[in-house]
Amino acid sequence: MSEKWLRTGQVAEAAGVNAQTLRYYHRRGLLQEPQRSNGGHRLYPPETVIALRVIKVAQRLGFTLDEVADLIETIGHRHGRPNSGLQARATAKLAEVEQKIADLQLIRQTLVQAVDAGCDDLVACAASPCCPLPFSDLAGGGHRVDVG
Amino acid sequence: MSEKWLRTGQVAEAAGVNAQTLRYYHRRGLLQEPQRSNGGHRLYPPETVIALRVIKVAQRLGFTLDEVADLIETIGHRHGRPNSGLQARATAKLAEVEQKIADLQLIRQTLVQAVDAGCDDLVACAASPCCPLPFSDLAGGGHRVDVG
DNA sequence: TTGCATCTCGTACCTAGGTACAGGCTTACC
DNA sequence: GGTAAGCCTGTACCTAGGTACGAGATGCAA
Repeated sequence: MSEKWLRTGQVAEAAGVNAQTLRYYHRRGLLQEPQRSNGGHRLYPPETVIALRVIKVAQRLGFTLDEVADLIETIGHRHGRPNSGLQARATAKLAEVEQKIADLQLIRQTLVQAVDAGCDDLVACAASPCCPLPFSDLAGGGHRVDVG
Repeated sequence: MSEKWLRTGQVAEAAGVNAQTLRYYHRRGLLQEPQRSNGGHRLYPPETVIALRVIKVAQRLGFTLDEVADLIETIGHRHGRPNSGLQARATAKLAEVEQKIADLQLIRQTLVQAVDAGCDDLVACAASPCCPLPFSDLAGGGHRVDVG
């Protein structure tokens, strides 16, 4: 590997992240602290850009930063050897994603029904037995789903 | 309406929310401040329980508290008259939910591919041209989806 | 050597939707 | 009237993933 060191801003730009985010990732244990110049400025090896891409891809797949940190640590420990645990974790994440999709599809259904039924006054709907909105199954601890 | 006043704890329990949440909703403009006893304790009309159910249903449908507050204000202004805007907002929310489902389905696809391809080392994958993980389309501002 | 861009650190702030705590007052019941 | 439960306020804290700011040091080119 050619030792062409990069400064914080260069790494950030190359990876498409904010420079502050790099420090944040160091704090979170997602990136190792790199070498420093004599004056204390960080000097990154070019591989750091790859590391950031890996993090971003994992996030896109629905992993939290804690999960990504954990994954990276495991990879660090067994680099080059099989079974980093990625398979198992991806499978578990897949189940989570599928659950989330199912939740959203239920919400979608309900919205469609509300639109089809012409619901226009939530207070009246809450009192009406024929409104499709799920006012009645609230008491029994409905779980929330974030939609964005 | 029969004036059987309820105290904070009674409303909270009847609606299945934390008592602190009531205060929070007051602050957020989701609930009007009710009457007070001489000693300063809040005295709610029974309708407040319905109002809370309405809020919770709207949340379940994917509306943020800001959106719910807005919806409630509109309803307050045009109560009993048609066109509260709920139809339009539900339709817009439906589009959001559908977008979210589509995003998650893409993520699901990618996870399935990663599992099928036996991906086990993210760093190696990032360097490989045949890995299904989307390392290459990162530069162009990928949007994040929360999976939870 | 000057001057400006970049970087350092610590700390605070942001969204969203709440929850918790402390110290003191009120209400309800016996 | 005593006592315990409930409620009041203000303020701080929580998760998750960052972003912003200020003061001061460094790096680099002319």
